[in-house]
Amino acid sequence: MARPRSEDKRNAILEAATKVFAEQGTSAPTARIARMAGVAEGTLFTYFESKDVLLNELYLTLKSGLREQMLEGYPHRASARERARHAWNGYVDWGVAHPEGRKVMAQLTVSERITEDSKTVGSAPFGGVQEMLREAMAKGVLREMAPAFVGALLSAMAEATISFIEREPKRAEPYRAAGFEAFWNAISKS
Amino acid sequence: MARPRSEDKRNAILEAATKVFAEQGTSAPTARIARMAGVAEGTLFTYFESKDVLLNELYLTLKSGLREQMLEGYPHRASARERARHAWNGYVDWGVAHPEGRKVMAQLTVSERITEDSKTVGSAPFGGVQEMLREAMAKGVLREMAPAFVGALLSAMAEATISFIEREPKRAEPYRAAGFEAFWNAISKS
Amino acid sequence: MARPRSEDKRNAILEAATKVFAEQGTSAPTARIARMAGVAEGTLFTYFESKDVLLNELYLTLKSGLREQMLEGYPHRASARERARHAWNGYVDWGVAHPEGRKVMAQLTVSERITEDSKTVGSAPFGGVQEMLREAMAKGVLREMAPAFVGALLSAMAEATISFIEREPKRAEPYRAAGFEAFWNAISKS
Amino acid sequence: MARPRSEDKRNAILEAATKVFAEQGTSAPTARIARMAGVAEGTLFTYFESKDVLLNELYLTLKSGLREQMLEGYPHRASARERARHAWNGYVDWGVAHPEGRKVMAQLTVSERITEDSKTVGSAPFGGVQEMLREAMAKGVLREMAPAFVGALLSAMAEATISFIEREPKRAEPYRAAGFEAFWNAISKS
DNA sequence: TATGAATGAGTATTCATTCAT
DNA sequence: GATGAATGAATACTCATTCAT
Repeated sequence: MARPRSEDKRNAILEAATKVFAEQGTSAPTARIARMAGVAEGTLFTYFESKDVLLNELYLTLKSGLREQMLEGYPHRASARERARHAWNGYVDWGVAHPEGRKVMAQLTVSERITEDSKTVGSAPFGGVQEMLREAMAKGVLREMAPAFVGALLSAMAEATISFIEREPKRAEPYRAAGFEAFWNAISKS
Repeated sequence: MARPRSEDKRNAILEAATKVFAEQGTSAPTARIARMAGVAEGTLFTYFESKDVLLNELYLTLKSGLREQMLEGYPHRASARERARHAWNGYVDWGVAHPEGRKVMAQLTVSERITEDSKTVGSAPFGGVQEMLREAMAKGVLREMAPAFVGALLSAMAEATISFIEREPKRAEPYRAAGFEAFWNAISKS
Repeated sequence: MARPRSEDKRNAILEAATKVFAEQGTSAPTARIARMAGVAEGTLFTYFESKDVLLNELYLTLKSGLREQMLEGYPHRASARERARHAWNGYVDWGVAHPEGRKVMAQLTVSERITEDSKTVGSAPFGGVQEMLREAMAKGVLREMAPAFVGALLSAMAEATISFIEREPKRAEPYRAAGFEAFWNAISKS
Repeated sequence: MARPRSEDKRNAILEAATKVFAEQGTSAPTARIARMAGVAEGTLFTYFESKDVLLNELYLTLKSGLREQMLEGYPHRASARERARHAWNGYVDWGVAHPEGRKVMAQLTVSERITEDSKTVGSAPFGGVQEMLREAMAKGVLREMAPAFVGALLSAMAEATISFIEREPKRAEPYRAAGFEAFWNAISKS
């Protein structure tokens, strides 16, 4: 009967946190996040029990946003190469479109405040990507390795690519394309 | 302020900082570092003007240690592939041998407290690596890209490889070897 | 604001407050009291304007409960000694039966948040006790003192007795009896 | 070689705490205590790890001061009655001389923040008091009870006496004397 | 130079109370 | 009236840095 909790407010806090953390690191005060989100200091804690909880939920939210973009329009029936390209482009495009989210995700990934649980959930295989990786690597030099390793290479190489695009936005397309070729060669050639 | 007396103390602080930051993140108190280094709280500040200075010098020290290992015994006259393998192995071996240093370097790399200057110095081309990269990429899919991009791929892929070795130390050699093949295919194949 | 609807709810809050304050002290949050009483946080404030009001009303309620038990079946026509014993037993029995109430009353008695008014009302003479004290002390060493002083001794000695009974419940009766003899000697002997 | 910790400062904090807690209860802010003690907010925590530690140490300090006064000039060879009178007077005089300390001690005695350990140490028998109580009660109505119970009666009755002296300081002596007679009768008469 | 006590700005979190539903 | 989300002042404690010894 009382005022219901607002999903909007929760999202506003998450977005504000992304901005603030991107600017000042995860040691930025919760008060600043609250102000930027347009809520009172105390309100932040009705949506997130503690700063650590906020950090973990933000991490999962960012990971989830990235996945969504990788899966959006995923061509399940195309060749492994085309599916790989789709996933690659999704990753790179997400990173380019969300520089703050990417920065924060990078910080959270190496933070001691993200629990093992969050990391596990955040890195779990998803959609058809796992399967695509398996197909792609089947005859390549990595054929003996775990798909997760190939997935890690995808992330690592995409990150490197994004950071170069950020420095030279005008060459975004060449970087994205060349990065993909490098990735594809890395995992599929023998 | 003149050069501080004891180079030993300076190193002790740097080592202590590595351990403490690896355990608790870079927000760990300087007092704890001082204690672990066996010096008084105030003494830390005669060796490093401020915590930020310590952070930056630690970053450069770590980067420098990594380079040393990549260059140690570098086969300047061998084939590009062999030189690449040497650099790759140097990176991976350093990471495996210095898990704390690697963890801290990862944190510092994404920290707002590391200055642009430090990042530039820390990522500058060195030894014969730049040249090796140029040769290796000459005919590959990355031929149009900057060598720095290829260097970034080396780091990124080596990091991914190290983190998998950390999870499965017994398969260190397969990971290191397969990782290198993937890297080599990524940059040299067309 | 008119009289709140439910006397039951008011009592539930008072009881919950007793439990919670006994466990955590009077600095326990009102939210916890509300939860234990089975009402919403805000509802508590329709029954008690503020936490201070709650504290004061609880104090008076507890005092009142104690009095009731001291007066229940009070033998107005018996000897002073018997009347004194009745009052004494009433006090001790109440304390033993209501350990939480006793604990909270002790805290409130020394709290700055209980007003002078409440203290006055809570310590006012009542029933035939005042008169009994007067008779009992008439020939004793305290004959020159105020009855209130004797009343204070009764409370003090009964409290001490109760706390020993709490530690050794099996010797409740000896403690209660010996305590009364000590009290009676204290006030009646010359 | 650095500035040594100052016993004076520690005492200043303890005294300030006594004043502030007497005025506002133990929920008074540590910042106010620090200010009143003339030290920085943080300094309080170099002398007392936490507010709870301060509370416990203050409790023990107050108890210890009370004991000192009870034992000062204690007539070990006098009659039990004279020794009892000395202890009684010591208690009452301490209470009258330290109204703030007494008030705070009363609050701490019923506080959940005082550990069992502190309570045990603070109530341990001391000097020749225990022995005196034993002698005095040997033939009285309490002969079967523990000396600790008699000690508790002494405290309880002395407290009641002090509080009446506080209301009527001019009748301090009569109250003190009559209170003692009452106490003596309570424990020694059969 | 080395030490560690002193400083006080900074911060996560709590909580009585208000008020939209 | 009942609910519980919203508020923001209040507060214990931390910590980089300074400075007396």
